[in-house]
Amino acid sequence: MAEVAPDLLGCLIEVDDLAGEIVEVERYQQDDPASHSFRGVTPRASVMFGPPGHLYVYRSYGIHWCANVVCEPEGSGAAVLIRAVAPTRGLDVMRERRGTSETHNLCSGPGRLCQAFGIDGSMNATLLGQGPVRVSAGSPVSDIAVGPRIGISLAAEKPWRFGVAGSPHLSRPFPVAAAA
DNA sequence: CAGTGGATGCTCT
DNA sequence: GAGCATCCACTGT
Repeated sequence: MAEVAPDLLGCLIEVDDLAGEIVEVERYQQDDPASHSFRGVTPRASVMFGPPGHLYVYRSYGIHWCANVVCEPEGSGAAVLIRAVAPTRGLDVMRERRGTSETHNLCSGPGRLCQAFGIDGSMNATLLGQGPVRVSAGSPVSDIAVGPRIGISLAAEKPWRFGVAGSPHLSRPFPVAAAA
């Protein structure tokens, strides 16, 4: 099913003693020119073709880490990028790691949330619940915003970005295009 | 406040 | 050897 991406919204993500609620995700699939799995099974993207429930962590622009969750059957080459999280526990540790005293920008972006939660390449290909990273069902989200993805040049118009409408922890506000 | 460019390293051609 | 699913600092208004 292609609709598991918005299901991640509202889910609780925990890493060690830190916790937060997922408020923004993006979907990437195999026939998507912007996806790492577009060119087939490469060493880096092989995790995306593996069984669901695994983490795909990769380095972006040589500096930042970004975290995906494989949500679809093995071989599909699809994953969901976690773009923003509303931090709920361990804010002091997050602020220390991020080197800031702010609160609303701690996890408002894929690189930021990985830095705040301490997610790095050593957690790539780990199974959720078996490593330090855990994801569990949270409160259902009633108002889901949909829009184009961010930070890519190919197929950027695809409406595969999903977010909790109105959340102050989004990496960027959603366009006001009323999807419903 | 908005826009621009630099940092930095791994992956694939 | 070029290009990135990014972030931050600095610039000019």
